[in-house]
Amino acid sequence: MSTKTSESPVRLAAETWESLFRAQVAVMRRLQAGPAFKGLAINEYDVLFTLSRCPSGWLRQNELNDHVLLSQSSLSRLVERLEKRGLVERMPAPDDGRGVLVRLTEAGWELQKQIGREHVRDIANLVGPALTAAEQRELLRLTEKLRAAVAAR
Amino acid sequence: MSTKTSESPVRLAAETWESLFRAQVAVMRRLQAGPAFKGLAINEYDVLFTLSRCPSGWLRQNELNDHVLLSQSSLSRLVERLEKRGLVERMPAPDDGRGVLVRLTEAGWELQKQIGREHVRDIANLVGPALTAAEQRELLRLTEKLRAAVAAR
DNA sequence: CGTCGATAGATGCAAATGCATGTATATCGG
DNA sequence: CCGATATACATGCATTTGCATCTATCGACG
Repeated sequence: MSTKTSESPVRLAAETWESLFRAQVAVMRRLQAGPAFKGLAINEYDVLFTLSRCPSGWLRQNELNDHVLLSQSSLSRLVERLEKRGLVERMPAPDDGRGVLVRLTEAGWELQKQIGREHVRDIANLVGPALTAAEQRELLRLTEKLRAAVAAR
Repeated sequence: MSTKTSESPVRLAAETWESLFRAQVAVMRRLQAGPAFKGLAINEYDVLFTLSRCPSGWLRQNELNDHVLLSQSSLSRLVERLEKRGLVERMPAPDDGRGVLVRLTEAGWELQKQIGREHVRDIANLVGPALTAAEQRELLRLTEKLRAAVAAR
């Protein structure tokens, strides 16, 4: 908790990451426990969510892979499972014979919206009381900056 | 990126969490790819790290579970694996017949220190260039506050 | 064009994970 | 002290994951 003034840059970076990671674990633990994830794993919801945010609807499977913390093969099978459950559909990429495009089905949209609502409510109940609005905005800014810098190179 | 001024509290909280989560995924993806985690999964290192931070050396298995994003049964088997590899040792809790205490062996200490060094270097290379020292301190403060608030209730 | 290295995705297989449950101990109310 | 309920950890089993590898296509270059 104490903010030491004479910390080495390396140590500061490590402690910052450590703290970010622990916060993520703590929040995620609560979210997973909630009723929103009864029949859908967190990674599965994450895929539905990412697809729901995609403007064109279709998304390449390898681009999906950048958003989710899963190996390529695991994502391949996860999408396969979602397809079997009728939540997404796949089609060969028109401009690249190796690629596959994925998008939500109507059922997938419905489920994402339904779970999303509960999920957002749970998040608000966890994060809302923990930080002021100004602090949340600052946290949003800093994590976005970090993500952009890390993804860039 | 744009900081909308007229956001609902619920939406702000959701976007903050979303951003925090994505940043964590982006950083973790890079860290996992590094050579530091060749023979040790991230969760396994996490356990070694947590044990290395424990003042008394011994830590109850259920307390370990609070730090790691794993089910109780998975942690039980993870510790079992680490024990088989000679990195930790277990003993029955003296004050609670149900409990188990865990601590690092000498080999576990060595491995944690070795991997920890590489790990810290990787983190510094990722986070250091992304945020100023002041920003890192602020991010550290906010995530610590968030973690404490979430863990509290 | 034909070859070669790189990339996208799928698949076999062993390992890791979670859920449900089992066993043992602790704690609480009479 | 006794029974009921809760907690800590382990285990059986089905599912999920990752690594290594395979197939097919892409892109570059002679």
